[in-house]
Formats: sequence, C-alpha cells, structure tokens
Amino acid sequence: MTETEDFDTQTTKEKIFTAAVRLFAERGFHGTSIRELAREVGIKESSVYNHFPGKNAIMQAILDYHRQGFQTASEELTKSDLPFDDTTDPVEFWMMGAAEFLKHQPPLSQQISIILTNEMYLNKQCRKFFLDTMFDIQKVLTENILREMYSRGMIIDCDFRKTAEQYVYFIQGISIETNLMLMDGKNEAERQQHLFEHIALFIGRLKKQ
Amino acid sequence: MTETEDFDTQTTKEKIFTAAVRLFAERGFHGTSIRELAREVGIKESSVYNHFPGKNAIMQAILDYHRQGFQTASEELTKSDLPFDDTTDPVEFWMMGAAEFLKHQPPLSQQISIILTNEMYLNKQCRKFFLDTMFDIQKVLTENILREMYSRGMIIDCDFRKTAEQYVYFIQGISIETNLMLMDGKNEAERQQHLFEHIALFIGRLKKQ
DNA sequence: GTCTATAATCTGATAGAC
DNA sequence: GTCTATCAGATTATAGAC
Repeated sequence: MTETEDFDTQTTKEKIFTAAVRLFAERGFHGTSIRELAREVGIKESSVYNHFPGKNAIMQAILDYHRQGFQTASEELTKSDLPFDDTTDPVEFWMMGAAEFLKHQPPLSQQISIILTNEMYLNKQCRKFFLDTMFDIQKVLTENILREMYSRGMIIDCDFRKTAEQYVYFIQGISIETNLMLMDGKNEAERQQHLFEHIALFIGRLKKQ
Repeated sequence: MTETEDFDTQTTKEKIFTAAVRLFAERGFHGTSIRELAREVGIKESSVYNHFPGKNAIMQAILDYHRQGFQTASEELTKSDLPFDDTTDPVEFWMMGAAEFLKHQPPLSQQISIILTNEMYLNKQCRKFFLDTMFDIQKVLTENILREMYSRGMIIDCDFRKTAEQYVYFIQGISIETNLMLMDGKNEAERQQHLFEHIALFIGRLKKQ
C-alpha cells in the first residue's frame, strides 16, 4: 500500500484503502460499515473481501502504512542538513526544521492521526501506535535537535529531555485544537499563524540572551 | 443527573447514566449497544427507554452533566483564596492551585473527558463541548491566575494570554499520554511525579530571577 | 417501571455463478 | 475480480401485558 495517486489510476485495493482512511477519520471505525465503504469505492461489499480479509485487516493496513511512512519521514529529517551560520536565529532555525518535518510527512498522515486519536482509548494496538509515533519518536527527534542547537551555541543549557517532552505535549494540544477548529470552518492561514507564534514563543524562551 | 453515590443507592436512571459513562469511555459510543448497557445495569433493554428516549439522549445527558460540573468547578476555583505571602514560591503556589482545581473536578469527569476525546472528531456537539471546556475555559482560568501571580510580583512580565494557551496545550498533551499509559498498566504515582516535574519546569521558567 | 415479544433495519461475512 | 443471493446475528426502537 504505497501509492496514493489520483483516484482513477489507483487499483481497487488502493481505492478501498484511501476511502477507508477518509471514512474512518470522518465517522470512526465502528461508525463505518463495509457496505458504505464499498459504495464509496463503487463496488459491491462482497468484492471488498477479495482485497482484505475483513474490516480489522483494513485498519491493520492503515497502521502498517502509517508506521512505515512515519519512520521514513523521521529518518529523512535526521539526515537532512539544515543551513545555518553564527547569526542564525534559533526560532528561524526551528521553523526551518518544522517545515522540513512537515514536508516529509506521508500523504494521508493527517487523516490517519485523526483515526488514531479516535481509536487510541478503544483499541490497544492504536494506543501503542499512538504512544510510539506521537510521543516517543517525536520526543527523541526534538531532543536531538535541541542538543544540536545547544552545541552550536544557539540556545541556553537546560534539561533537553524534559524540554523536548514539553514541546511534544504542547504540539499535541495545539494540533488537536487546530484540527477541531478547521473542521468547524476556522480559517487555516489564521491557525498556521497561531501555531508559528506559539512555536516562536516556546523556542524564544530558550534563546541565549 | 446529580448523584453519583454507591451503585445500590442509585435510581435506575442514575445506574444507566453511570454505566453509560463507563461503557462509552471503554468501548466508545458506537461500540456500546443499548443491550450491553441494560445488561450492565441488570434490566432489559426495553426498560432503558423508560428513562431515556434513545442512545443519543444518554450522550446528551452526559454532556449536560459535565457542562454543569465543569462550570461549578471553575467558579469554585475562581472564588477560592489561596494562601500566600512574599516568600511563596510561584511553583508551590501553582501546585496549590492545581490541587484545588483537581479537588473541585466533578466525579466521572475523567471518564467523560475520554468520551469527549473519542467523539470530538466524530460528533459536532462533542467537538464544540471539547473546545469550550478543554480549551477556552481553561485558558481563561490559567490566564487569570498568571495575571494574579504577576500582580503579586511572583512571576516575570510576559504575554499572559499566549503563556496560558501554551500551558493548556501542554496539559492536554501530557494528560493524553498519562491516560494512555495508565490504561496499559503504567504506575500512577510515577505519572503524577512526571506531571509535577513538568509543571515545575513550565512555571519555573516564569519565575523572577 | 419492568417485562416479553417483535418489528425493521443493519452488520460482517460467505457461497457460488460468471 | 466482480457480481447476486443469502446468512446468522446484532442493532435501535416500539407495542402491549403485568
């Protein structure tokens, strides 16, 4: 399950997959029936079983897809060399890193994050997955960048682990609020601006005086 | 729906209510059937309809209950006078406030928060409710306390609104992680300690030098 | 206010023709 | 790989006896 191209060029299995991601995010796993999913794709429900052995297997495929995409994105970010010199502002530097991270996010990742949030308290597998990707991996990534910035003299000395944790928690909260507001028609550019201001405030507190 | 006493002293309606809160939190709204709910209470499913016109009405009752309880708790916190003098540490002061806030939380509030998280992306009413209680009200409360602390000379001058927002986002994130870990058997005292350390770090950054 | 009985619909999943 | 037909069970909800 690697392609996410235009609907017309997708195989039936891929169509089922992308439709499932959308419907699970919109109506929840339990709130989506195989019937509905098949109708969305334009096939009969029995045909769905030619591609996936059942509903749970579709969810499993979504988790596998996301795990792989997230891991790749994390590795890309770690490999990437962000330009900087002695005059680079830490906030500016951080924004570049954040943009780089977002750039490497796999397609559908936003919808899958919503599915994970819907299911994290209900499904043990989703819970573990959420803890791994949304917290653990992001904490490590953030801590590494903070250490890098410190070694370059961009920020003050501090508890890098705890500061990274705090950043990840904060991003979790602001992301939820943004997702909710966007669903209710809130202006996207406005929320982007809100996020940037908050990141600037957070990183700004770590700036060397 | 105001009582949450022992199971034996509850009316049937209250039993249905508390059982619904537990089941909706554990299995989700769509994942809980009236049949299951009735069995939990010890009555037949048709009897449930003598107390609530339908499944959605039960969810509605849960939201109404939580709205009222949350509002009362917020007002109590605003009214409460926390002891302090010139030597009171801002972190210590904040911890007292946090304890006071938790003390006034209505029963079932933790489970209802989980229900809200499960449903916020699926149910417009839950979404609005979540934004109101989990973000808006808590932001105002937090900002007011920060201003109070500033006027008492306990913390530095800063953007109180944005700092309050950042605190609320951060608490959202850490609460989710804690809930998930507790469900998987993580030690509760350990998580409490983790939370306290993080709050101390956050408030400590605002301390006057 | 509880029960039995039942309606009407939806559910995930399978068998077998083409 | 798609379809028609069908299953067995679950779902919300109602009618009416007690």
